[in-house]
Amino acid sequence: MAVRRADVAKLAGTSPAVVSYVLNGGPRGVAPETKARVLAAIEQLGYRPNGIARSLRLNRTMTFGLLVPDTSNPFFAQLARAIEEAAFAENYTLLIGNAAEDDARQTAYVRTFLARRVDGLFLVPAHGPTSCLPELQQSGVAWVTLDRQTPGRYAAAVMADHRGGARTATEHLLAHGRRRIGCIAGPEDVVPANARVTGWRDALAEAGVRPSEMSVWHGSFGRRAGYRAAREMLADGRFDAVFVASDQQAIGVLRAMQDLGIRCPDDVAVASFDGIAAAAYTSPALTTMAQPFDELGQTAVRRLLDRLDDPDADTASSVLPVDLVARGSCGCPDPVVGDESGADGDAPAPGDEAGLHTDAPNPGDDAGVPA
Amino acid sequence: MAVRRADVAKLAGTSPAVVSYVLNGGPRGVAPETKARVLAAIEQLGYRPNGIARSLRLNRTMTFGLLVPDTSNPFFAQLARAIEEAAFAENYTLLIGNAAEDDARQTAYVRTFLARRVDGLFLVPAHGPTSCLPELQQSGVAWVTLDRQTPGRYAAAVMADHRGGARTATEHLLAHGRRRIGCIAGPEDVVPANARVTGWRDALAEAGVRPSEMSVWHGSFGRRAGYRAAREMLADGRFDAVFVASDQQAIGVLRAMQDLGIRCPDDVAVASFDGIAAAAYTSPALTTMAQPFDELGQTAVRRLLDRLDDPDADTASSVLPVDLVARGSCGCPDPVVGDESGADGDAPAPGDEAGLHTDAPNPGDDAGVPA
DNA sequence: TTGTATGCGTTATCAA
DNA sequence: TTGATAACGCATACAA
Repeated sequence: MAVRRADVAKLAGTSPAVVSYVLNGGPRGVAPETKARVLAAIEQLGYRPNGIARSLRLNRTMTFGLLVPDTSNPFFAQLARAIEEAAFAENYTLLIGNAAEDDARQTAYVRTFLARRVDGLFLVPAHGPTSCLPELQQSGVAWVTLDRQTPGRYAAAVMADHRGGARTATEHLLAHGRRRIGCIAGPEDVVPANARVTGWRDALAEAGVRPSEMSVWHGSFGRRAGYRAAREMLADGRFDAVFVASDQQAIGVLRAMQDLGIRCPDDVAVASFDGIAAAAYTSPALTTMAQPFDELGQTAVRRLLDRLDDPDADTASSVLPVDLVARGSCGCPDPVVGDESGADGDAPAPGDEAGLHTDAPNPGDDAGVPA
Repeated sequence: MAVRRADVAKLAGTSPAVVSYVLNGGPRGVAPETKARVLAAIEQLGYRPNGIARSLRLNRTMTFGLLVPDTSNPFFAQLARAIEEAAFAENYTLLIGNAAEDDARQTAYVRTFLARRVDGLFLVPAHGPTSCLPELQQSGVAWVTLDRQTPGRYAAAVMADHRGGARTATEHLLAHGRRRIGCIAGPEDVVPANARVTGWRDALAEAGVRPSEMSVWHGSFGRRAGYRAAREMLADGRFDAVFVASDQQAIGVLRAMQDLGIRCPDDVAVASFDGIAAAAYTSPALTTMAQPFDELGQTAVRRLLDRLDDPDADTASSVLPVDLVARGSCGCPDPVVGDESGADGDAPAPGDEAGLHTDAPNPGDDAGVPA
């Protein structure tokens, strides 16, 4: 435990500085002979450098903070994992915070992250107020916003193409001949939620359907909200399709349709958004706009590193394209799960059962859709 | 940025030590007058204490490491969240590591955690070898094992009653009059997986069914493995029920049954294990043994804190009971989702849509089951 | 090529 | 009640 660098030096018959040099490979050279002695001493004493002292000295912790509204939500969990993956590749470790959709708690986490001197911060803002923003900006840490954009231009934002994706999904439903397409959206005070509604409107308008005559239901992104929404919107047969703003909600929607005796896709077709792993396993499987989790993670890390190098790096948003994954819920043929991509078995990591997302030829546009 | 304690002291016309005393409320008193001046100076300069320096001095980081096989797996995500919750309540922050079911990576994370001087470590061992164990033990950090037990008696283990729960689930299927009950299990080299198989055997044996005549399928805990298992085991009608070792697998099983045209629960009843949130939203909803996530998290944190106070605290395992949540997949009435527990809306935190898990009167034993 | 000395920002001990 | 000062363990500029 209490073995310090000085102990190693003494045993190796040299000075602490030299121990540093061999450990860090610099900045100065060390005679191969001494180096060997030092390594032997390290081994013998089981010496482990104290990263805290190192951080203090270097003013760098090799740690990023990741603040998420709810880590147990599968979408955020997959996003967090992608970031962890990209950060790990750059030798950064993640301090994780669960805002639990609570502004006070979000602020509390920002404060501990700051106190712990994280080198940078990823923020997926909880909806509602985000009172930690001024504090963050003033602190001077590098940070990037994920999935949602924050008001102001303090930080870079990395997100999927919410609007374009929603439009594509809706267009796909239209291509299936559906016309009365409702929208089950996210919370009204969340930017990407509204962007998705806009995308849905875009598609309807272009197809000559009056969006104003279709209804939009706003609620949380969770399964339960989707369930309730479907029970309210779908019971009377007004709609022959519905665009759902998240896979989680769509899972609730499918369950509600089952309970109501409405068939999917025969009576009501469903298309949703996110591309979480679970979407491939519902019955029917969900047609969804898959977010590029890995790319989101990599982009976010890269942009944060850019800002570490140059605090004045630009804060433009990175908007990444989403992919239409056509499965059964929209009326496309529902692929048999899990036969195409390699052996089964243990966790086809990373990204879990990622191969499943491409189980239908991706039309990109609307090619191949039974009109 | 570079505002240090000394700056505050100077501005307040006092000494650095006094600044500490007012900040930490001790160990010595400070004259109210000076205190006011110090606080004003802190405010004015926007001073934020450096937690790294503090950690170095105190030899305490107020940080725990959490190492998980796969954070994007819903079960681990819910478990991680419970731990985060409990740790946050004790003012600890979590450094999170994703082993990605890879031993080398698990070891890499153990090392950074050690280097960063976490005060304690939660380990959910990946299956397969766990070569970091000696290193961990030798390091002297306090750590507890979660969900799975590690060989040896180095650390306390906190886990659910895998065997008893599996037994209860199987008994429930038996109480529904099923007799030909197969078992879809987890990986063969994972202790809890085998404990669940044993529980299933217990129940069959007691009911006079020869377990040896039923088959056990081993595979990963994921959806895909469940899907494959079901296609292999269920196609020929040998079974009228199946005990599935995880909800994730069961979700795959339901999908496979759909594809095979086998009705659940009519043809094959299903009961599974874990009680993840998603289990309430399948069709039919899954009857499952719900793990007490919150209690697991609290117990784990408490036991870790105990070991911080007293490194020689005992390392006995904490085995927590699991609850039978009867829903449609076993043949019980499938409850309508989400009407009972309060308003919907935004994230019924914490524990997400927790109210749903109790949507059927919990028999505890087998009471109320249509024999 | 190597040893010495200083500072990182904090807390705690010791005089005053 | 307060001000100075010595660690905590490391990295590096500087002297040797």
